[in-house]
Amino acid sequence: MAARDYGQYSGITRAMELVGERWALLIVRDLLVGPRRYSELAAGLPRIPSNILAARLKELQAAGVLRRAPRSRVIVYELTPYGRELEPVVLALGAWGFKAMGEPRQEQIITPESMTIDLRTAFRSDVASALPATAYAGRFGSTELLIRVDGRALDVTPGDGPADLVFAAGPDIRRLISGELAADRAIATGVIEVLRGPGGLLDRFASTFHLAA
Amino acid sequence: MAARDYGQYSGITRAMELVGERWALLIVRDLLVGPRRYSELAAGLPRIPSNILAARLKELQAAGVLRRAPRSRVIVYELTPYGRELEPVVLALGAWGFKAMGEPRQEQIITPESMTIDLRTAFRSDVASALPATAYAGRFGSTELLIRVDGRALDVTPGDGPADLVFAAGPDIRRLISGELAADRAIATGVIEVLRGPGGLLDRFASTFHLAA
DNA sequence: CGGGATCCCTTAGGATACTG
DNA sequence: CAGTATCCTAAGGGATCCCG
Repeated sequence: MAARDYGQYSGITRAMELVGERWALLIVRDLLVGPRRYSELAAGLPRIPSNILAARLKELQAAGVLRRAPRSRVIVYELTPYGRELEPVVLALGAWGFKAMGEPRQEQIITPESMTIDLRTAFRSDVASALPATAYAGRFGSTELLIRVDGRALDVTPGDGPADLVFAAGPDIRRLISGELAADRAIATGVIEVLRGPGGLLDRFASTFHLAA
Repeated sequence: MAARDYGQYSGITRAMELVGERWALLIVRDLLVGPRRYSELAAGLPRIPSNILAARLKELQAAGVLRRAPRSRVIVYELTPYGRELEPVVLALGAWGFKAMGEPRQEQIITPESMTIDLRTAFRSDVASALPATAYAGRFGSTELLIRVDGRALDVTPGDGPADLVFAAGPDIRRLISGELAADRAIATGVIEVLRGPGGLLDRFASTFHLAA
Protein backbone atom coordinates (compact mmCIF):
# COMPACT_ATOMS: atom_id res chain seq x y z
CA MET A 1 0.00 0.00 0.00
CA ALA A 2 1.30 3.40 -0.90
CA ALA A 3 2.05 5.62 2.02
CA ARG A 4 -0.45 8.22 0.92
CA ASP A 5 -3.18 5.72 0.29
CA TYR A 6 -6.39 6.06 2.24
CA GLY A 7 -6.96 2.36 2.76
CA GLN A 8 -10.58 2.48 1.67
CA TYR A 9 -12.29 1.09 -1.36
CA SER A 10 -14.63 3.87 -2.39
CA GLY A 11 -15.07 6.46 -5.09
CA ILE A 12 -14.02 9.48 -3.09
CA THR A 13 -10.88 7.97 -1.68
CA ARG A 14 -9.86 6.95 -5.18
CA ALA A 15 -10.46 10.49 -6.41
CA MET A 16 -8.50 11.94 -3.52
CA GLU A 17 -5.62 9.65 -4.27
CA LEU A 18 -5.55 10.84 -7.87
CA VAL A 19 -6.21 14.57 -7.57
CA GLY A 20 -6.20 15.24 -3.84
CA GLU A 21 -2.62 16.45 -3.53
CA ARG A 22 -1.95 20.09 -2.99
CA TRP A 23 -2.03 22.16 -6.23
CA ALA A 24 -3.40 19.28 -8.33
CA LEU A 25 -6.93 20.59 -8.77
CA LEU A 26 -5.64 24.08 -9.51
CA ILE A 27 -3.58 22.68 -12.36
CA VAL A 28 -6.69 20.89 -13.59
CA ARG A 29 -8.67 24.10 -13.30
CA ASP A 30 -6.24 26.03 -15.47
CA LEU A 31 -6.17 23.24 -18.03
CA LEU A 32 -9.97 23.28 -18.15
CA VAL A 33 -9.61 26.68 -19.80
CA GLY A 34 -7.35 25.22 -22.45
CA PRO A 35 -4.00 23.53 -23.06
CA ARG A 36 -1.10 25.30 -21.42
CA ARG A 37 2.66 25.22 -21.52
CA TYR A 38 4.75 24.57 -18.46
CA SER A 39 5.70 28.22 -18.09
CA GLU A 40 2.12 29.34 -18.55
CA LEU A 41 1.00 27.04 -15.77
CA ALA A 42 3.78 28.30 -13.55
CA ALA A 43 2.78 31.89 -14.27
CA GLY A 44 -0.86 31.21 -13.43
CA LEU A 45 -0.08 29.47 -10.16
CA PRO A 46 1.62 32.04 -8.00
CA ARG A 47 4.12 30.61 -5.61
CA ILE A 48 4.10 27.05 -6.85
CA PRO A 49 7.66 25.73 -6.68
CA SER A 50 8.82 24.45 -10.02
CA ASN A 51 9.74 21.06 -8.62
CA ILE A 52 6.23 20.66 -7.26
CA LEU A 53 4.71 21.65 -10.58
CA ALA A 54 6.89 19.12 -12.35
CA ALA A 55 5.98 16.43 -9.83
CA ARG A 56 2.25 17.11 -10.09
CA LEU A 57 2.31 17.06 -13.87
CA LYS A 58 3.95 13.65 -13.80
CA GLU A 59 1.49 12.31 -11.25
CA LEU A 60 -1.53 13.66 -13.11
CA GLN A 61 -0.20 12.20 -16.30
CA ALA A 62 0.24 8.81 -14.64
CA ALA A 63 -3.31 9.12 -13.27
CA GLY A 64 -4.68 9.61 -16.78
CA VAL A 65 -5.88 13.13 -16.06
CA LEU A 66 -3.63 14.97 -18.49
CA ARG A 67 -1.13 14.31 -21.21
CA ARG A 68 1.90 15.99 -22.71
CA ALA A 69 1.27 16.97 -26.30
CA PRO A 70 3.89 18.33 -28.66
CA ARG A 71 2.66 21.41 -30.52
CA SER A 72 5.12 22.50 -33.19
CA ARG A 73 8.34 22.39 -31.22
CA VAL A 74 6.84 23.23 -27.83
CA ILE A 75 5.13 20.96 -25.37
CA VAL A 76 1.71 21.72 -23.99
CA TYR A 77 -0.23 19.96 -21.30
CA GLU A 78 -3.83 19.16 -21.99
CA LEU A 79 -6.55 17.30 -20.16
CA THR A 80 -7.56 13.85 -21.30
CA PRO A 81 -11.29 13.20 -21.73
CA TYR A 82 -11.25 11.69 -18.27
CA GLY A 83 -9.54 14.78 -16.92
CA ARG A 84 -12.19 17.00 -18.44
CA GLU A 85 -14.77 15.06 -16.48
CA LEU A 86 -13.41 16.85 -13.42
CA GLU A 87 -15.15 20.02 -14.51
CA PRO A 88 -18.23 19.39 -12.31
CA VAL A 89 -15.91 18.84 -9.36
CA VAL A 90 -14.01 22.06 -10.00
CA LEU A 91 -17.18 24.06 -10.52
CA ALA A 92 -18.81 22.64 -7.39
CA LEU A 93 -15.74 23.48 -5.34
CA GLY A 94 -15.61 26.94 -6.86
CA ALA A 95 -19.26 27.61 -6.07
CA TRP A 96 -18.80 26.49 -2.49
CA GLY A 97 -15.60 28.43 -1.95
CA PHE A 98 -17.05 31.54 -3.56
CA LYS A 99 -19.39 31.95 -0.62
CA ALA A 100 -16.50 31.98 1.81
CA MET A 101 -14.44 34.56 -0.03
CA GLY A 102 -13.83 37.49 2.21
CA GLU A 103 -12.16 40.69 1.23
CA PRO A 104 -9.18 40.25 -1.06
CA ARG A 105 -5.82 40.53 0.55
CA GLN A 106 -3.10 42.62 -0.93
CA GLU A 107 -0.99 39.83 -2.35
CA GLN A 108 -3.86 37.84 -3.79
CA ILE A 109 -4.02 37.92 -7.54
CA ILE A 110 -6.64 37.11 -10.14
CA THR A 111 -5.45 35.21 -13.18
CA PRO A 112 -7.27 34.93 -16.50
CA GLU A 113 -7.77 31.22 -15.81
CA SER A 114 -9.18 31.68 -12.33
CA MET A 115 -11.51 34.44 -13.50
CA THR A 116 -12.64 32.36 -16.45
CA ILE A 117 -13.57 29.45 -14.25
CA ASP A 118 -15.21 31.69 -11.69
CA LEU A 119 -17.36 33.15 -14.46
CA ARG A 120 -18.20 29.65 -15.67
CA THR A 121 -19.18 28.77 -12.12
CA ALA A 122 -21.50 31.73 -11.79
CA PHE A 123 -22.96 31.47 -15.27
CA ARG A 124 -26.73 30.96 -15.36
CA SER A 125 -27.42 29.43 -18.73
CA ASP A 126 -31.17 29.43 -18.17
CA VAL A 127 -31.15 33.14 -17.43
CA ALA A 128 -28.86 33.84 -20.35
CA SER A 129 -31.01 31.93 -22.81
CA ALA A 130 -33.83 34.41 -22.28
CA LEU A 131 -31.60 37.41 -22.93
CA PRO A 132 -30.17 38.75 -26.18
CA ALA A 133 -26.66 37.69 -27.10
CA THR A 134 -24.18 40.01 -25.46
CA ALA A 135 -20.43 40.49 -25.48
CA TYR A 136 -18.67 42.00 -22.50
CA ALA A 137 -15.05 43.03 -22.25
CA GLY A 138 -13.79 43.03 -18.70
CA ARG A 139 -10.51 44.31 -17.40
CA PHE A 140 -9.49 42.79 -14.12
CA GLY A 141 -6.24 44.35 -13.11
CA SER A 142 -3.81 43.40 -15.83
CA THR A 143 -5.92 40.61 -17.30
CA GLU A 144 -8.44 41.33 -19.98
CA LEU A 145 -11.24 38.96 -20.90
CA LEU A 146 -13.75 38.91 -23.70
CA ILE A 147 -16.92 37.35 -22.37
CA ARG A 148 -19.42 36.32 -24.99
CA VAL A 149 -22.86 35.09 -24.01
CA ASP A 150 -25.12 33.68 -26.68
CA GLY A 151 -28.17 31.70 -25.69
CA ARG A 152 -27.08 29.00 -23.29
CA ALA A 153 -23.47 29.22 -24.46
CA LEU A 154 -20.67 31.03 -22.67
CA ASP A 155 -17.31 31.71 -24.22
CA VAL A 156 -14.53 33.45 -22.35
CA THR A 157 -11.28 34.26 -24.11
CA PRO A 158 -8.28 36.37 -23.13
CA GLY A 159 -7.76 39.68 -24.84
CA ASP A 160 -10.35 42.09 -26.12
CA GLY A 161 -12.57 42.39 -29.16
CA PRO A 162 -15.88 43.88 -30.18
CA ALA A 163 -18.00 44.18 -27.07
CA ASP A 164 -21.34 45.75 -26.19
CA LEU A 165 -20.03 46.77 -22.81
CA VAL A 166 -16.47 47.41 -21.73
CA PHE A 167 -15.77 47.72 -18.05
CA ALA A 168 -12.94 47.60 -15.55
CA ALA A 169 -13.34 45.93 -12.21
CA GLY A 170 -11.35 45.00 -9.19
CA PRO A 171 -11.77 41.96 -6.96
CA ASP A 172 -14.91 43.56 -5.55
CA ILE A 173 -16.73 42.35 -8.63
CA ARG A 174 -17.47 39.43 -6.35
CA ARG A 175 -19.98 41.62 -4.54
CA LEU A 176 -21.77 42.26 -7.81
CA ILE A 177 -21.92 38.57 -8.64
CA SER A 178 -23.11 37.65 -5.17
CA GLY A 179 -25.92 40.15 -5.41
CA GLU A 180 -24.61 42.03 -2.42
CA LEU A 181 -24.25 45.08 -4.63
CA ALA A 182 -26.70 46.10 -7.36
CA ALA A 183 -25.33 47.04 -10.76
CA ASP A 184 -26.15 50.74 -10.49
CA ARG A 185 -24.65 50.91 -7.02
CA ALA A 186 -21.53 49.17 -8.27
CA ILE A 187 -21.10 51.86 -10.88
CA ALA A 188 -21.96 54.68 -8.52
CA THR A 189 -19.46 53.53 -5.92
CA GLY A 190 -16.73 52.94 -8.46
CA VAL A 191 -16.52 49.21 -7.87
CA ILE A 192 -17.12 48.84 -11.59
CA GLU A 193 -15.96 51.46 -14.05
CA VAL A 194 -17.83 51.52 -17.34
CA LEU A 195 -15.36 52.35 -20.09
CA ARG A 196 -17.65 52.06 -23.09
CA GLY A 197 -21.21 51.14 -23.85
CA PRO A 198 -24.46 51.62 -21.95
CA GLY A 199 -24.00 51.13 -18.22
CA GLY A 200 -27.41 49.53 -18.09
CA LEU A 201 -25.91 46.43 -19.61
CA LEU A 202 -24.11 45.77 -16.34
CA ASP A 203 -27.43 44.79 -14.86
CA ARG A 204 -27.75 42.14 -17.53
CA PHE A 205 -24.26 40.98 -16.68
CA ALA A 206 -25.20 40.68 -13.02
CA SER A 207 -28.30 38.64 -13.93
CA THR A 208 -26.29 36.34 -16.14
CA PHE A 209 -23.51 35.76 -13.65
CA HIS A 210 -24.91 35.21 -10.22
CA LEU A 211 -23.94 33.09 -7.27
CA ALA A 212 -25.71 33.74 -3.99
CA ALA A 213 -23.58 34.10 -0.91
CA MET B 1 -0.25 35.35 4.27
CA ALA B 2 -0.55 31.87 5.63
CA ALA B 3 2.07 29.46 4.44
CA ARG B 4 -0.50 27.16 2.88
CA ASP B 5 -2.32 29.94 1.15
CA TYR B 6 -2.58 29.78 -2.61
CA GLY B 7 -2.16 33.49 -3.22
CA GLN B 8 -5.15 33.73 -5.52
CA TYR B 9 -8.48 35.40 -5.08
CA SER B 10 -10.91 32.87 -6.50
CA GLY B 11 -13.59 30.46 -5.40
CA ILE B 12 -11.62 27.28 -5.85
CA THR B 13 -8.53 28.44 -4.05
CA ARG B 14 -10.68 29.52 -1.14
CA ALA B 15 -12.34 26.11 -1.08
CA MET B 16 -8.99 24.36 -1.24
CA GLU B 17 -7.73 26.43 1.65
CA LEU B 18 -10.72 25.41 3.75
CA VAL B 19 -11.18 21.74 2.87
CA GLY B 20 -8.20 20.91 0.68
CA GLU B 21 -6.00 19.38 3.35
CA ARG B 22 -5.49 15.69 3.42
CA TRP B 23 -8.34 13.76 5.14
CA ALA B 24 -10.57 16.83 5.39
CA LEU B 25 -13.10 15.86 2.72
CA LEU B 26 -13.24 12.31 4.04
CA ILE B 27 -14.25 13.65 7.43
CA VAL B 28 -16.89 15.75 5.71
CA ARG B 29 -18.08 12.71 3.79
CA ASP B 30 -18.59 10.67 6.93
CA LEU B 31 -20.39 13.55 8.61
CA LEU B 32 -22.69 13.86 5.59
CA VAL B 33 -24.12 10.51 6.69
CA GLY B 34 -24.83 11.87 10.14
CA PRO B 35 -23.23 13.28 13.30
CA ARG B 36 -20.36 11.19 14.58
CA ARG B 37 -18.24 10.95 17.67
CA TYR B 38 -14.50 11.28 17.64
CA SER B 39 -13.98 7.57 18.01
CA GLU B 40 -16.51 6.77 15.32
CA LEU B 41 -14.71 9.05 12.90
CA ALA B 42 -11.41 7.47 13.81
CA ALA B 43 -12.86 4.00 13.24
CA GLY B 44 -14.23 4.96 9.84
CA LEU B 45 -10.98 6.49 8.67
CA PRO B 46 -8.45 3.70 8.71
CA ARG B 47 -4.93 4.83 9.37
CA ILE B 48 -5.68 8.43 10.25
CA PRO B 49 -3.35 9.45 13.07
CA SER B 50 -5.27 10.74 16.04
CA ASN B 51 -3.35 14.00 16.10
CA ILE B 52 -4.28 14.63 12.49
CA LEU B 53 -7.94 13.90 13.17
CA ALA B 54 -7.90 16.29 16.09
CA ALA B 55 -6.16 18.96 14.04
CA ARG B 56 -8.58 18.62 11.12
CA LEU B 57 -11.60 18.81 13.37
CA LYS B 58 -10.31 22.06 14.80
CA GLU B 59 -9.54 23.50 11.38
CA LEU B 60 -12.90 22.50 9.95
CA GLN B 61 -14.60 23.97 12.95
CA ALA B 62 -12.73 27.24 12.49
CA ALA B 63 -13.69 27.18 8.82
CA GLY B 64 -17.36 26.94 9.73
CA VAL B 65 -17.76 23.51 8.18
CA LEU B 66 -18.60 21.57 11.32
CA ARG B 67 -19.31 22.13 14.97
CA ARG B 68 -18.89 20.25 18.22
CA ALA B 69 -22.21 19.46 19.78
CA PRO B 70 -22.72 17.95 23.23
CA ARG B 71 -25.15 15.07 23.18
CA SER B 72 -25.95 13.84 26.66
CA ARG B 73 -22.49 13.53 28.12
CA VAL B 74 -20.69 12.76 24.85
CA ILE B 75 -19.53 15.09 22.14
CA VAL B 76 -20.51 14.60 18.54
CA TYR B 77 -19.30 16.43 15.50
CA GLU B 78 -21.89 17.57 13.00
CA LEU B 79 -21.83 19.59 9.83
CA THR B 80 -23.05 23.15 9.83
CA PRO B 81 -25.50 24.16 7.08
CA TYR B 82 -22.54 25.51 5.16
CA GLY B 83 -20.71 22.23 5.62
CA ARG B 84 -23.68 20.31 4.26
CA GLU B 85 -23.40 22.38 1.10
CA LEU B 86 -20.29 20.35 0.36
CA GLU B 87 -22.47 17.38 -0.58
CA PRO B 88 -22.39 18.20 -4.32
CA VAL B 89 -18.61 18.40 -4.14
CA VAL B 90 -18.32 15.06 -2.38
CA LEU B 91 -20.75 13.37 -4.73
CA ALA B 92 -19.03 14.79 -7.81
CA LEU B 93 -15.66 13.59 -6.56
CA GLY B 94 -17.12 10.21 -5.72
CA ALA B 95 -18.66 9.83 -9.16
CA TRP B 96 -15.40 10.74 -10.82
CA GLY B 97 -13.28 8.50 -8.65
CA PHE B 98 -15.69 5.62 -9.01
CA LYS B 99 -14.71 5.28 -12.63
CA ALA B 100 -11.06 4.89 -11.73
CA MET B 101 -11.60 2.21 -9.10
CA GLY B 102 -9.67 -0.87 -10.06
CA GLU B 103 -9.77 -4.14 -8.27
CA PRO B 104 -9.89 -3.86 -4.50
CA ARG B 105 -6.64 -4.51 -2.71
CA GLN B 106 -6.46 -6.75 0.25
CA GLU B 107 -6.15 -4.10 2.91
CA GLN B 108 -8.80 -1.80 1.51
CA ILE B 109 -11.93 -1.69 3.58
CA ILE B 110 -15.48 -0.56 3.00
CA THR B 111 -17.09 1.36 5.81
CA PRO B 112 -20.82 1.94 6.30
CA GLU B 113 -20.22 5.64 5.65
CA SER B 114 -18.26 5.16 2.45
CA MET B 115 -20.79 2.67 1.12
CA THR B 116 -23.67 4.97 2.02
CA ILE B 117 -22.15 7.86 0.11
CA ASP B 118 -21.22 5.66 -2.81
CA LEU B 119 -24.85 4.52 -3.00
CA ARG B 120 -26.01 8.11 -2.82
CA THR B 121 -23.64 8.93 -5.64
CA ALA B 122 -24.95 6.17 -7.85
CA PHE B 123 -28.60 6.72 -6.98
CA ARG B 124 -30.79 7.56 -9.96
CA SER B 125 -33.78 9.30 -8.49
CA ASP B 126 -35.50 9.63 -11.85
CA VAL B 127 -35.23 5.91 -12.45
CA ALA B 128 -36.33 5.12 -8.92
CA SER B 129 -39.39 7.33 -9.15
CA ALA B 130 -40.81 5.10 -11.88
CA LEU B 131 -40.32 1.93 -9.83
CA PRO B 132 -42.25 0.62 -6.84
CA ALA B 133 -40.88 1.41 -3.40
CA THR B 134 -38.32 -1.19 -2.46
CA ALA B 135 -36.21 -2.01 0.57
CA TYR B 136 -32.92 -3.80 0.20
CA ALA B 137 -30.71 -5.16 2.94
CA GLY B 138 -27.10 -5.45 1.90
CA ARG B 139 -24.25 -7.08 3.73
CA PHE B 140 -20.88 -5.80 2.73
CA GLY B 141 -18.31 -7.71 4.70
CA SER B 142 -19.03 -6.84 8.30
CA THR B 143 -21.19 -3.81 7.58
CA GLU B 144 -24.91 -4.16 7.06
CA LEU B 145 -27.05 -1.51 5.44
CA LEU B 146 -30.77 -1.12 5.03
CA ILE B 147 -31.39 0.65 1.74
CA ARG B 148 -34.87 2.03 1.29
CA VAL B 149 -35.94 3.52 -1.99
CA ASP B 150 -39.30 5.24 -2.21
CA GLY B 151 -40.07 7.44 -5.15
CA ARG B 152 -37.25 9.92 -5.54
CA ALA B 153 -36.15 9.42 -1.96
CA LEU B 154 -33.25 7.28 -0.81
CA ASP B 155 -32.62 6.37 2.78
CA VAL B 156 -29.64 4.32 3.89
CA THR B 157 -29.27 3.29 7.50
CA PRO B 158 -26.93 0.88 9.26
CA GLY B 159 -28.30 -2.39 10.53
CA ASP B 160 -31.05 -4.48 9.06
CA GLY B 161 -34.80 -4.46 9.02
CA PRO B 162 -37.69 -5.59 6.84
CA ALA B 163 -36.43 -5.84 3.29
CA ASP B 164 -37.78 -7.12 0.00
CA LEU B 165 -34.37 -8.41 -0.96
CA VAL B 166 -31.49 -9.43 1.27
CA PHE B 167 -28.13 -9.97 -0.33
CA ALA B 168 -24.47 -10.24 0.52
CA ALA B 169 -21.83 -8.69 -1.66
CA GLY B 170 -18.13 -8.05 -1.75
CA PRO B 171 -16.32 -5.10 -3.26
CA ASP B 172 -17.13 -6.47 -6.70
CA ILE B 173 -20.59 -4.97 -6.33
CA ARG B 174 -18.89 -2.09 -8.09
CA ARG B 175 -19.06 -4.14 -11.29
CA LEU B 176 -22.81 -4.46 -10.89
CA ILE B 177 -23.24 -0.74 -10.35
CA SER B 178 -21.02 0.14 -13.28
CA GLY B 179 -23.07 -2.09 -15.55
CA GLU B 180 -20.05 -4.21 -16.32
CA LEU B 181 -21.91 -7.18 -14.88
CA ALA B 182 -25.62 -7.85 -15.34
CA ALA B 183 -27.69 -8.77 -12.31
CA ASP B 184 -28.25 -12.37 -13.30
CA ARG B 185 -24.59 -12.83 -14.11
CA ALA B 186 -23.66 -11.32 -10.76
CA ILE B 187 -25.77 -13.94 -9.02
CA ALA B 188 -24.60 -16.77 -11.25
CA THR B 189 -20.94 -15.96 -10.68
CA GLY B 190 -21.38 -15.51 -6.95
CA VAL B 191 -20.44 -11.84 -6.93
CA ILE B 192 -23.77 -11.25 -5.24
CA GLU B 193 -25.34 -13.84 -3.01
CA VAL B 194 -29.11 -13.61 -2.60
CA LEU B 195 -29.97 -14.52 0.96
CA ARG B 196 -33.70 -13.89 0.88
CA GLY B 197 -36.28 -12.62 -1.53
CA PRO B 198 -36.67 -12.87 -5.28
CA GLY B 199 -33.34 -12.61 -7.07
CA GLY B 200 -35.07 -10.72 -9.84
CA LEU B 201 -35.15 -7.69 -7.59
CA LEU B 202 -31.41 -7.36 -7.99
CA ASP B 203 -32.02 -6.15 -11.49
CA ARG B 204 -34.15 -3.36 -10.08
CA PHE B 205 -31.34 -2.56 -7.69
CA ALA B 206 -28.88 -2.33 -10.57
CA SER B 207 -31.21 0.00 -12.45
CA THR B 208 -31.66 2.22 -9.42
CA PHE B 209 -27.98 2.43 -8.58
CA HIS B 210 -25.96 2.95 -11.70
CA LEU B 211 -22.81 4.83 -12.54
CA ALA B 212 -21.24 4.19 -15.90
CA ALA B 213 -17.56 3.50 -15.99
C1' DC C 1 -13.27 4.37 27.81
C1' DG C 2 -13.76 8.44 24.98
C1' DG C 3 -11.11 12.26 23.43
C1' DG C 4 -7.51 13.68 22.71
C1' DA C 5 -1.98 15.32 23.54
C1' DT C 6 3.08 14.09 22.97
C1' DC C 7 7.06 12.12 20.93
C1' DC C 8 9.89 10.77 17.23
C1' DC C 9 10.62 9.79 12.57
C1' DT C 10 9.61 10.05 7.64
C1' DT C 11 8.14 12.41 3.70
C1' DA C 12 6.21 16.09 1.16
C1' DG C 13 6.34 20.87 0.25
C1' DG C 14 8.71 25.53 -0.21
C1' DA C 15 12.64 28.53 -1.70
C1' DT C 16 16.33 29.10 -4.49
C1' DA C 17 19.81 27.92 -7.65
C1' DC C 18 21.18 25.65 -11.56
C1' DT C 19 21.26 23.09 -16.27
C1' DG C 20 20.23 20.77 -21.08
C1' DC D 1 11.92 27.44 -21.93
C1' DA D 2 11.33 23.45 -19.39
C1' DG D 3 12.43 21.51 -16.21
C1' DT D 4 16.47 19.31 -12.05
C1' DA D 5 19.06 19.60 -7.95
C1' DT D 6 19.63 20.95 -3.38
C1' DC D 7 18.64 22.30 1.09
C1' DC D 8 15.53 23.24 4.73
C1' DT D 9 11.10 23.46 7.00
C1' DA D 10 6.59 21.90 7.95
C1' DA D 11 3.17 18.49 7.74
C1' DG D 12 1.86 13.66 7.94
C1' DG D 13 2.40 8.89 9.99
C1' DG D 14 2.79 5.65 13.89
C1' DA D 15 3.06 4.57 18.59
C1' DT D 16 2.34 5.73 23.09
C1' DC D 17 0.67 8.23 26.89
C1' DC D 18 -2.50 11.18 29.48
C1' DC D 19 -6.64 12.96 31.63
C1' DG D 20 -11.46 13.65 32.90
